[in-house]
Amino acid sequence: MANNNGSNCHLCMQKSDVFKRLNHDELDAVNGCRVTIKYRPGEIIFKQGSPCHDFVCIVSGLAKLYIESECEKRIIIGFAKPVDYIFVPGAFTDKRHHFSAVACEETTACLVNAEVFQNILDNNNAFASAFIKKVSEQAIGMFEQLASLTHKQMPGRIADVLLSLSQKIYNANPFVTSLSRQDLADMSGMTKESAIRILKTFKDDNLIRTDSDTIELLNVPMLETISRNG
Amino acid sequence: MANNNGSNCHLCMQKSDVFKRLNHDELDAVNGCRVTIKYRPGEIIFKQGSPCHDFVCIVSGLAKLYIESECEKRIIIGFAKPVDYIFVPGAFTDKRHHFSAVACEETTACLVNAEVFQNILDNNNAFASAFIKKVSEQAIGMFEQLASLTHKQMPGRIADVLLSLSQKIYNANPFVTSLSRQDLADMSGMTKESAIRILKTFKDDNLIRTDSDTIELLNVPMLETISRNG
DNA sequence: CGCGAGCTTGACGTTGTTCAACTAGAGTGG
DNA sequence: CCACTCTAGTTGAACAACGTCAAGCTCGCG
Repeated sequence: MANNNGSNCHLCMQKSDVFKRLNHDELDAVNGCRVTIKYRPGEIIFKQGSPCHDFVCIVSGLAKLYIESECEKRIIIGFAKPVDYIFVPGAFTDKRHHFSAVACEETTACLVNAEVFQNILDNNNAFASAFIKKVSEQAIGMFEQLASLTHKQMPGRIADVLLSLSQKIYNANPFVTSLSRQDLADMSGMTKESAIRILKTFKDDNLIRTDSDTIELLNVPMLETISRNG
Repeated sequence: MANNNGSNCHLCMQKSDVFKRLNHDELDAVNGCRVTIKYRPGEIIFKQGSPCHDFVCIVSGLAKLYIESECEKRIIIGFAKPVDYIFVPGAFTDKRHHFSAVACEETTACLVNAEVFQNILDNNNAFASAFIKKVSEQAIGMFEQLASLTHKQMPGRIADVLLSLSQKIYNANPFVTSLSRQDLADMSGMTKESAIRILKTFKDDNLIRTDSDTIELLNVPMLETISRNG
C-alpha cells in the first residue's frame, strides 16, 4: 500500500507532542518518504534482530512490543498506540531491532526512512528535546516493570498489569481488549496457566469481572493494595 | 568540597564520547558551575525519589545504580564508571530521581546544574545526538537485563552477572571487585543465599575461582553456554 | 579477647512451572 | 446440518525452583 491513502503527516502532527515540534518543511520531508501499511491482528511489524531501516509510527490500532529469547519465551515491554512512534534504540547504535512489534488488532502504521528521521533529529533541537523526554518516560516505565517483575509475586504482578491496561493503555474501566491470556502472562513474566489462576482468584474475590474480551476492575483500591504489597 | 581541586572539564572531555561534542564555551559553562565531591564506599550520591537538581558525572571510582521498592528489596540496574555521566530520566520529566546511586568504592563525582546541562542539550545538536545514542545503549542493556531476569533460572542469571562484570564493568579477567554477595544477588534478582549457592556450584565445577575480593572466570565458554541455556 | 558484619551452609516451606486432560467456540468441508 | 479440527482457555496434580529461617563461620577491628 502506497502513501496515498488520504492521510498525511499534518493531521497526525496535531496529536503527537513530539511531531508538533516539526516545522512545515520537515513535515513535508517526512510526509514525502512516508509509507502507510495496514496490519492484520498478529502480523509482525518488525522483528527482533532484523535491520532497522525505518521509524514506525502507529496511526491506528494497537501494537505490542516484546523481547524474545532463545528459549521461546517472550516478555512484553510495552505497547504503541495512536499516535506513538516506536522508540527503536537500535536505530542509534547497531541498526538492528532489539525487540519485535506485532499488531494486536487491525493496525495502521507509517514507516519513515530512518535517515530522514535522524536528519531532522540532528537539526531540530526542539524535536530532539521532545524525543529525549519521550525516551525518558519510557525508561522510567521500564524501571517500574523491572521492579514489578523482580520484586513482586504473581498477584501483585497481575494487579500491575490490570491497572496499567485500564489506566495507561485503554484509559477505560470496563475495557475491551484484544490481548490473549498468553499476552497477559507475557506482560507479567509468568506462564499462561499461572495468569489464569490468579485471574480466577481475583474473580472469586470480586475484584474483577471478565466476559469474553471485556475486563472490568471492580475494586481498584484493593488491586492497588495488592500491587503495593507484592 | 569546591570545584578547585585542580581537575577541570577539559581533561575529562578527552575521555568521554559525549563531552567531546561540547565546544569551548560550553565546556567553560559546565566547568563554571561544576562541583566536585568525593564519596566514601557506601555513601549515597543521590537517592530515589529525591528532586534532581544536578547531573552527575563519575570521574573516578565506581557507582552502582539501583531501584528500591517498598519491600526493602533492591535491583541493581547498572553501574557508572569514569568517565560516565549518569542518565537521569527524571531530569526530563518529573524532576525526581527514579533510582539511587551509591559509591561502591572511593568515588569522585562532578555535579553540574541540570539547567546548564539542559541548556546545552537544547542548543548543541551533536551533543544531543551523542546523548540519544548513549541513552539508546542503556535501553538495550535494560532489555537484556529484563530478559535475563525473567527468562533464565539462577545459574544463567549468575553467569550473566559474572560475564558482564568481567567484560563490561572491570574489563579484566581475574578482577577485583568491591561488590558484596548481596550486590551480586541484587544484580541477578535473587537472595544473597541463592547467589552464594550458585557461586559454590560454579566453584565446584571449576568454572570460577574466588579469593576474597578477587573473582576469576576459568571457563568463559561454559559460562556463556550456561547463560544461553538459562 | 570479644564484637560485629558479611559470608556460608543446611533444613524446610512456599511459590510457581510443567504436564496432561478437558472444555468451549470458531471455522471448514462433506 | 453435522462431524471434524484447531485454537484459546481452564483445571488439577506432581514436581522443581527458589526463598526463608536459623545456625555457625571467618575475619578485621577496637
